Amino acid sequence: MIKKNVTINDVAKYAGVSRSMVSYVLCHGERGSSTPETREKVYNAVKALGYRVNHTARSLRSGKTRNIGVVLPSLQMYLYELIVELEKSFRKYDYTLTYNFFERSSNLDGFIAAMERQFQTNVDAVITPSFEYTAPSPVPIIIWGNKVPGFDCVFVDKETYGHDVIRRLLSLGHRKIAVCGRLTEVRYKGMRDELAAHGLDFYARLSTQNADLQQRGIAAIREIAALKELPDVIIFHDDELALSAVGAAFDSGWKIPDDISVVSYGRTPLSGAVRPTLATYDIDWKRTADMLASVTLKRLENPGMPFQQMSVTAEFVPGNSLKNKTV
Amino acid sequence: MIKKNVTINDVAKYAGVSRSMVSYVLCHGERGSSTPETREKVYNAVKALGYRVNHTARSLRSGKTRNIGVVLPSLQMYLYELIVELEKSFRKYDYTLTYNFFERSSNLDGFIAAMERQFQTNVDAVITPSFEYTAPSPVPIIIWGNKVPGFDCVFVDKETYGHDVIRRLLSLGHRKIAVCGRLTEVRYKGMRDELAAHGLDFYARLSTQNADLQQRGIAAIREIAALKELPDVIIFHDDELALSAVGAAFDSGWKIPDDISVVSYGRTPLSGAVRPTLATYDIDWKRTADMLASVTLKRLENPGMPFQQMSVTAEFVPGNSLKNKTV
DNA sequence: TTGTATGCGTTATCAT
DNA sequence: ATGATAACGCATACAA
Repeated sequence: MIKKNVTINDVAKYAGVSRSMVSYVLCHGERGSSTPETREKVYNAVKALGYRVNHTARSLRSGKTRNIGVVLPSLQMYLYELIVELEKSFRKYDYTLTYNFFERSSNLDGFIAAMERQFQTNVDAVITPSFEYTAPSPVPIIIWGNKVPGFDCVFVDKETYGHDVIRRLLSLGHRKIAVCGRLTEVRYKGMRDELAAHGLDFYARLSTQNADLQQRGIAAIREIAALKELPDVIIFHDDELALSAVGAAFDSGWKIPDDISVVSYGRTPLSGAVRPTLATYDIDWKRTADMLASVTLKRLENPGMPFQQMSVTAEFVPGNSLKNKTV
Repeated sequence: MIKKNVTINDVAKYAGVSRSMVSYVLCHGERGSSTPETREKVYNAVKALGYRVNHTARSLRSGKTRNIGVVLPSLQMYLYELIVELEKSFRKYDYTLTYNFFERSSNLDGFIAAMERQFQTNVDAVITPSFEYTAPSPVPIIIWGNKVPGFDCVFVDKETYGHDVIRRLLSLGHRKIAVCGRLTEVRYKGMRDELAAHGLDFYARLSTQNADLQQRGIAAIREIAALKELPDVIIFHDDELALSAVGAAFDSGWKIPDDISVVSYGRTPLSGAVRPTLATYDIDWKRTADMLASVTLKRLENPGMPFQQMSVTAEFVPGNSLKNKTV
């Protein structure tokens, strides 16, 4: 580890030109009105001295940090894919990301605190799935995962997903349909509407809030077992929950999908690895990340732009956990 | 979204004191020699105006950004736990983290590029599992996951783990022990040494490099199937690989653990959710993150300090995938 | 106890 | 085409 602090002054001295000339060459390159010789001198000096622009000084001068804050709930492993893809997408534009996590279980305070932490580090914008930040924000807020008026949003159209999953289950001959998840979400409205259109309703609603994954699965299966009659199928909120419930079901001696079918949401790499493979819906993280990067940059470039609402569709992923009851 | 740009000057004006007085009060608070009245005035002004210290300006002035870079391989889901815990640990000290990912499959270039990206954004230090950055670094590099002379390191003592897992398998009556993973790692040396101490060697070595998880599992099982005789047990490099292999084994009609046992490394929340539950080793991420934060801050505070080598032990997690053959 | 002056490294503006 | 200068917001040394 070697410490150096090469500044633009050092480069100027080495190259025998003025400080501002170095900056000019570095910022405008070929397109500027500098002599090729001057440029050559500057480039040589930069290389010889190992000069790197001081990002902090540039940020102070320009008022832009090229740093985007991301605020996410902790505890949800599938977000790893989002994190990786976001970095790839923003990297293309020379933006950097900083993360702050909050506990879903804690009340709003955790989320607010996470936002506040972002604002304290001069980010140019903040991306978050939660939109309950009512205080005035010094920077644009981009919403991921929800559709919120008055914000730029990138989200899976969950209401459409809700309709789609119900139609699919009905077409496979399922009638007694149970759900297990955070039932206030709009996806469950989509499901209920679709069911209603067929003169049906949920066979059972399980809302399981336990923080521990195993416990959530066990609690879900216990609730199901308490019903007079088993449902045909359970729709789980996400793959992690589904997998833990499938494990618990196995322990109860139920066979999946023979005794009961399972369908989930938010494919993870493991969904196809376990047995039975999990029928679920895939979120295109790469596309999501690309959209987030694109809308964020547009917003920064043009703050007055009308709010953008961009939706992604979740694609069904077949799996052995879902039985076709019509055959 | 409301835009404001309250600076220390505004606060000074509002409070009726000088700019430097505001700075002094904010930095030294009670401990400084300012009048309680002055402090009161400053605090009121701060609150009234909604002033936030400009992090960029402070960084420029102090030469410290309070931002730590983290460089990780992408594609590995279990890292989510590390990311969340790191944020929690560093948050306590008012440090922020920025991530850059590189592809394991790509050659060294990807890693170097990721490091370079970090250096371009004025981080105070970089944490990375890879240590092959030979160019001089402008900031301290902290190694996570490996023991490397000449660096501060926080790592699971994998050689000890290697000994431990072999001893455990032997005590359970396993003799034909196969391994599947990146066989150059030191953990496999530990295993081999322990085997050698009992006059044994690996029954088979499977090194499977496929990027796709499912394919890796399938390839592993195919290799196993090609052996004359099944091993007693396979030691997998990590839980993701193990789970995909278990799925593939199931498809081949093998029963786990009756036909073959499985033990893995790096517990994920799902390891206990699947059936059979996976016998594996747990890495204490919270402790790892705490250690990384602590050693990083110490290094920044005291650059001349001798290099710290801090190890964590991986704890065995029982699971039904591992059979006791002695009963 | 408080205020003044200076500089951190950069870049945009304005002269030359 | 190039160089001098100012300013971004803050924190420190020093003076009062």
